[in-house]
Amino acid sequence: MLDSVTHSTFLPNASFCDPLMSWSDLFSNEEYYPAFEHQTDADSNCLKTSGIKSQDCHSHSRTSLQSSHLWEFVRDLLLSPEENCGILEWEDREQGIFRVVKSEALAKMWGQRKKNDRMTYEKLSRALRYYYKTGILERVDRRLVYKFGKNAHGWQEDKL
DNA sequence: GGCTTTTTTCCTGTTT
DNA sequence: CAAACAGGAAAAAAGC
Repeated sequence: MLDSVTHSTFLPNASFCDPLMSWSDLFSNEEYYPAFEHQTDADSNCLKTSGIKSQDCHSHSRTSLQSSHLWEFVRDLLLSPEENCGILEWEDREQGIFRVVKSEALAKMWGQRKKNDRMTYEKLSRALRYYYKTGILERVDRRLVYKFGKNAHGWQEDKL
């Protein structure tokens, strides 16, 4: 099942990565799927459309986005180009600064992960702001830009 | 089960 | 103006 990544045809179609057009339409009827059977639904949709070759990615991304915490989810998304869809983007890889390129899409993906279709970036960002207190994230005074803090781990390029 | 931590929800105000 | 940012408060969910 993890080999769903192997249809490597290049397909630079970005329509599914459009924040407004993505999963809400495909999952408009909010059926609840059994725990992990459809776990890669979001990912494969992303894969089909963004179609980035599997070899590009670090081995890290293999356990695709099962992380229970929000910051880990964000981190893993950042680390796995094939499911990222350009939702997140490194601003400064060394310093762990990244930017949320498609806020709405990120919220949808997180909501999908938590089986919560009411998730919004507004609410997601509130959770991110709580991380400032715990040192998981640090403040960057640019809109949609965050930085991993001292208590975040597993994001550093050389420490993978 | 209770307690703690994390996330969600909601809100009101501010800033970009 | 719309979208982000800011946090307080409270409740729900998740972990232990």
